[in-house]
Amino acid sequence: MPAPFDLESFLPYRLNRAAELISLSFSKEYKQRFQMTRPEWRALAALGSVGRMTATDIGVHSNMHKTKVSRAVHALEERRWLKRSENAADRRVEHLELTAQGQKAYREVADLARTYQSTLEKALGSGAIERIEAGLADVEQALLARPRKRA
Amino acid sequence: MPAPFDLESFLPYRLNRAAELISLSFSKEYKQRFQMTRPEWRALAALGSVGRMTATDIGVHSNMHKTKVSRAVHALEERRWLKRSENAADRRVEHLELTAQGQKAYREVADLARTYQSTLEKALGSGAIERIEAGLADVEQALLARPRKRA
DNA sequence: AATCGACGGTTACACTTGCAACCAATTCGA
DNA sequence: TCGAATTGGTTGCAAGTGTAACCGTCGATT
Repeated sequence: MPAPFDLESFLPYRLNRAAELISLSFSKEYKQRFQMTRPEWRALAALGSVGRMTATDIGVHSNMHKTKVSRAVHALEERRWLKRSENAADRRVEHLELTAQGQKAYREVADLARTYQSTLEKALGSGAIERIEAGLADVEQALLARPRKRA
Repeated sequence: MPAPFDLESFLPYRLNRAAELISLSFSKEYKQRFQMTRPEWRALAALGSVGRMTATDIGVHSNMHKTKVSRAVHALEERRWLKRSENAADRRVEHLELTAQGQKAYREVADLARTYQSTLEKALGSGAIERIEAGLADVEQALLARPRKRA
């Protein structure tokens, strides 16, 4: 007899449901205020917190598909929130970094994020978020270390 | 000076990244094997594990938008994996349940899921998944209890 | 019983997304 | 050293998605 299958305790399902919920909840905080899509916010956040990066770097860092990154970067560029600079050594890549306006926007959204998380932390109790994130790190590491379908 | 903002420890970001990663990884297991989309798999899983439900039930259970459910159900129906039955007492609702073929498919995919999760569990150590899921449950509860802007 | 609002479910439309094909620049290999 | 394979990045297209508007049914109020 096969072991019972309980969807409620199937990790991909649970992770997705929680991620969707929290993501939607937080996106409301910036969507109407900055007219920013989720990929845009992610790219902005990556650039703001890491500094100068290439498009590929952003994709790896935030696990976004490269076309998504490409479009988000394009949108941020049109807003004059980031500028590209050529790399003389390898002219395929373009280094990206935030303009002054972009950094200002980043600070504002980062502020929103800090507030959001600290409210959540208050509701969950201290250390709860760290524990979850430690667990997530383990999951990611396991998945990346043992890719089920190479490359 | 504002507190520093570290994207790496921002929960919505981390949750999304992990969810995307695991979801993609698992979907590879069934997508090409069953030509099934994610909403279809979710609806199938809900019906298979809970039993007879209405479309609305499925949406609540798996946190899917009703149009997504509608389309997934339609697709499953065309495959003859589920059948609808009228409710004489209320002709708006339609009870949905899996056909024999649908149950067979469900068993196969559930099997895949079990295997997937047990492999993961082995890599993570016993209890790790339960701990993460307990944390996720807390997060969901906090978000649903204190909706920042939600009907 | 006629009306109004709510509800289950579907659909039209516009927007977003991923895949694959592509371009240009670089590296590899015989 | 020249061509093939690889890489960073963009784009055309088809498929997926959410919003809003809709249809038919139900329940309550009158």
